[in-house]
Amino acid sequence: MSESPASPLVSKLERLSPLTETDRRAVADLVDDEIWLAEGQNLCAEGRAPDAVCALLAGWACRCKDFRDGRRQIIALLTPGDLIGCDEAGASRKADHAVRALTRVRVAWIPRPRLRATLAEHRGLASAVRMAVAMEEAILRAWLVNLGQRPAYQRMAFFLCEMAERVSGGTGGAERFALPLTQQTLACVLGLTPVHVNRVLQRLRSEGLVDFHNGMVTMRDPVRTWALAGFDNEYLVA
Amino acid sequence: MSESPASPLVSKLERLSPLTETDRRAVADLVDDEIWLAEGQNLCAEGRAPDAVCALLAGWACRCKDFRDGRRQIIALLTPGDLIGCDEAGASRKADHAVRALTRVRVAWIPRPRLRATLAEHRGLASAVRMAVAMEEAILRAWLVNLGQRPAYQRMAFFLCEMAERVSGGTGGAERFALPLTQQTLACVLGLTPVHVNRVLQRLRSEGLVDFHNGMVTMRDPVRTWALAGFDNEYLVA
DNA sequence: CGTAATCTTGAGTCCAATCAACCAATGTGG
DNA sequence: CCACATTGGTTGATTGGACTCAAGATTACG
Repeated sequence: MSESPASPLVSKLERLSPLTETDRRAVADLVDDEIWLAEGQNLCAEGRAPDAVCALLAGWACRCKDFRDGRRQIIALLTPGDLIGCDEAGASRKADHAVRALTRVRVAWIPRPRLRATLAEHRGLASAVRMAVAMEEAILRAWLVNLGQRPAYQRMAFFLCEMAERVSGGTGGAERFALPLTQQTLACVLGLTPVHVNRVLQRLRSEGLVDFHNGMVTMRDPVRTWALAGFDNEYLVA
Repeated sequence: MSESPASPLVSKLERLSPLTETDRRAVADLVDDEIWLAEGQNLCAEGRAPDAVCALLAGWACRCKDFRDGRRQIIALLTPGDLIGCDEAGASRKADHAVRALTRVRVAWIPRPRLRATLAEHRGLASAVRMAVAMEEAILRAWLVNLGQRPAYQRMAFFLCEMAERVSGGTGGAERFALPLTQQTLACVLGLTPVHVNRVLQRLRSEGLVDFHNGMVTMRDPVRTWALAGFDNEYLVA
C-alpha cells in the first residue's frame, strides 16, 4: 500500500512492458512472505525442485554451479526486481544449480499457484514476465559468447559494460555504480583466476577505461570501453 | 495419419511430457509449410524479429553469433524435433543471434497465432513445450560452465558426452552416432581454434576414450570419459 | 589489537593461440 | 581425363596469455 519506495519488482517489469494500475496492484498482492537472508545463504539449493517462486527485493544474488573441488562458475547475476524460478517448467525439474545471496538480501516468496492465477488474469503482467525471462536468456547467451570468444581483458570490459547498462535500467548506462562483488567472485563470473582478475582490473584502470574499487565501478571512458569490448547493448533493451 | 515415420517433433515432445492422441494430432495440424534449406542458410537472421515459429524436422542447425572479423560462437546445436522461437517474447525482441543450417535441413513453419491457440487448448502439449524450453536453457547453462571451467581436453569430452546423451534421446547414451560437424564448427562450439580441436580429438582417440572421425562419434569408454569430463546427465532428463 | 579476508606483486610454467606448411579428398572446367 | 582450386584435416615451431605458487601488503572486523 505504501507507494513511497516503488517495489523494485514493479519498476523492473514496467521497464519491459507497460503495466496498468491494476497490474501494479496485482504484483503487490503476489507476495506471501518477505524475509532477509544473510550473504552466502541459498535461496534455492541445487538438486531440489523449487516449490515456490521468489522475487529479489534488495541485495544481489547469483546462479551458481559448484564443483566438489571448490571451483565454481557463476551463471547469472541477479539484482533487485529479478524473479527466480518463474518459468513454470522449473517446478518439475531438479535445479542444476544453486541460487545464492552475494550480499544480505531481501526476498519475497510467491506461491506458484498464485503467480499462475495472477498471470492468467493480467495479460500485461504476463507479457512483462515473459520479457524478463527472455532477457535473462539473452544475457546468458551474451555471457557464453563472452567466455568463448574474448580474452580476459576484453571479457572483463564487456562484463562491466553490461553491468553499467543493467543497473542504470535503460537510462543510458550508469557512469558510476555499486557492484558489490569481490575480485574472487568476479573470477567465478568470468572463468578466470582471482590473480588474473586483479591484473586485468589494474590494466583497465591504468588505461583510463574503467575503475573498479571497493565494490564501486566508475566508467571513465565508456566509448573506448565499448569499442574495446565490442559491446552492443541491443540485447538488453526490451 | 501415416504413423510410419513418427514426426520428430512429436517424439521429442513426448519424451518430455506424456501426450494424448489428441495432442499428437494437434501437433500435426500446427504446420503451415515445410521446406528444405541448404547448408549455410539462415532459418532466422540476426537483428530480425522472427514473425513465425519453426520446427526442425531433419538435419542439424545452430544458434550462432557472428563477429565482423569472421570469428563466431555457436550458442546452441539444434537437432530434429527442436522448436525455434517458440517462446512468445521472441516475437517482440530483435534476435541477438542467427539460426543457421549446419547441414541440409527440413523446416516446418508454424504461424505464431496458431501455436498459441493450440497450446492454450492442449495443456499437455503446452507443458511439453515448456519442458523443451527449460531443457534448452539448462543446456545453455551447462555450456557456459563448460567454457568457463574446463580446459580444452575435458571441454571436448564433456561436449561429446552431452551429444551422445542427446541423440540417444534418453535411451542411455549412444555409443556410436552421427555428429555432422567439421572440426572448424566444433571449434566455434567450444571456443577453441580448429588446430587445437584437432589435437584434442587425436588425444581423446589415442587415449581410447572417444573417436570422432568423418562426422561419426564412437564412445569407446563412456565411463572413463564421463569421469574425465565430470559429466552428469541430470540436466538432460525431464 | 590480532586474526582473517581480500588485494597485490613477482617469478616460473603450461596450455592454447598463432603462423606456416603440407596432405588428402573432392569437385570443376577445359 | 587431367590441371587446378577448394575445403578440411594434419603437423611442427614459436609465441603469449593465463594459471600456479608463494609471499607480502591492506583492509575489514571482532
